Amino acid sequence: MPKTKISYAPSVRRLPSYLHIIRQAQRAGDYYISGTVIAQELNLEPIQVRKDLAITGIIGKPKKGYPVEALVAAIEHYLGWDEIHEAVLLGAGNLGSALLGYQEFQLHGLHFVAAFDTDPGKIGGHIHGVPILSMDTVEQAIKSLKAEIAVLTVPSPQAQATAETLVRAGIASIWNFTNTKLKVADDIIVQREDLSSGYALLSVMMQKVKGRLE
Amino acid sequence: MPKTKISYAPSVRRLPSYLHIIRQAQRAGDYYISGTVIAQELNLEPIQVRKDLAITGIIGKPKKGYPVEALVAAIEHYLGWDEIHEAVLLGAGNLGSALLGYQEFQLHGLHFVAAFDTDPGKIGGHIHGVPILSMDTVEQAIKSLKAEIAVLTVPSPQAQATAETLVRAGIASIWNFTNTKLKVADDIIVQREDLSSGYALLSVMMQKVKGRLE
DNA sequence: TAGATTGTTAATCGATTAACAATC
DNA sequence: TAGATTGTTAATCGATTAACAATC
Repeated sequence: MPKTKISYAPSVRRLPSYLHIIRQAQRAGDYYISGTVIAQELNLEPIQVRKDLAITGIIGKPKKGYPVEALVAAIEHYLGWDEIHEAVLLGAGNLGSALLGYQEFQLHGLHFVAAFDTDPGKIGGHIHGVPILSMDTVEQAIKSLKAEIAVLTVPSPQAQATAETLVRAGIASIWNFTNTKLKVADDIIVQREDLSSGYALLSVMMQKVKGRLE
Repeated sequence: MPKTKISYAPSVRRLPSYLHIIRQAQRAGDYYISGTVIAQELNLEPIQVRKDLAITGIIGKPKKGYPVEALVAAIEHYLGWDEIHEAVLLGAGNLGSALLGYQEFQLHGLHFVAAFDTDPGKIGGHIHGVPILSMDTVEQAIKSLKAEIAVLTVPSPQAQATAETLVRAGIASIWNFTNTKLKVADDIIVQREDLSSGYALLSVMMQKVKGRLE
């Protein structure tokens, strides 16, 4: 089981933005949208948009563009966003709560069936409609809920131990929002989200403008 | 004023992870850390770590590695994280509150001087020690606070209008957490954080494992 | 000393961009 | 029809990886 490497990762990362724009066109009643328009909207090169859209298999019509309906369906299918994915969330703090309530994820098939926390004040209640269970019951609960994805928003020191519990419970994919590099078996899919890396980019841009950096 | 393009962007994105590891070594009392060790810790190739660290200007010692103290300082300086950056946050909802309380940012020189919201129940209070002001006072407040960075966590429909206010108020950099592509002048630095793009990557990895995709 | 690790130079790989014929 | 936009093939660009001499 080699670590899953994605081809066209940069293209895949751009697909959600395309989807967003194309859905807007759909709501506006358009039947076709051109790569040129999408590019303009996102400050990208038209050729890049065309190349990216090619991976979905949809073919456009010269002069008109891509069929909106089919394109939305194709992107969603390519990403697997046309199916429901059961998920649990670990650590219902501020970030965790924000993710539980993030409307867009529901649109993308991500369905939270439960969240876990250690705070007795939260356990037994709901956040954004999702029941909060005790962290002690994680392993059993995940097994019976048959959740596929775990969103990890616990404090960093607990990240590794929690991940190990998740793996024992049969979780296949972990979306890791902690700044801990998880050490798990090769066949577990892990996507790490690092807020600091975006801030690093912003910081360097600021340095450049200030002339402190070339 | 051309849009700021970063050279070595992928390397810059990795620097915060390096910094995290190196700081751990520092706390453990180590004077040197090798690229090999950092690579191991992060599942990267040693050569990649060496190349990345080269941009900070620090030179290592064969056999020992890089001087921890100097390396931490060099990375922080390169990123401008050795200076305080005054920031405001727009939209103190769940995500906004999470960012206000994100400890690590303080370590990186990001200092929230105020947050703005439309909720009368929040205005006048504090979240994670940061005063919440009325959204109506944004322009004046930012001018007098002399904030440099704005973190944008308002609902998407308000994103563009809010950004325009921020620009009028003299904000130089916007860290945009909405899924709206902001249309602002070229000399405004914008870093967009798109949660969906990470989820797209996770989704495609899952598809691959399921054999639904090659 | 022997060997781990560095920095440099070159090779490979993959992503972006360019050019352009095809076509609705 | 004329021209905007597509898909394809080739060129460029930049990032990653390999090879290896230098060295502590």
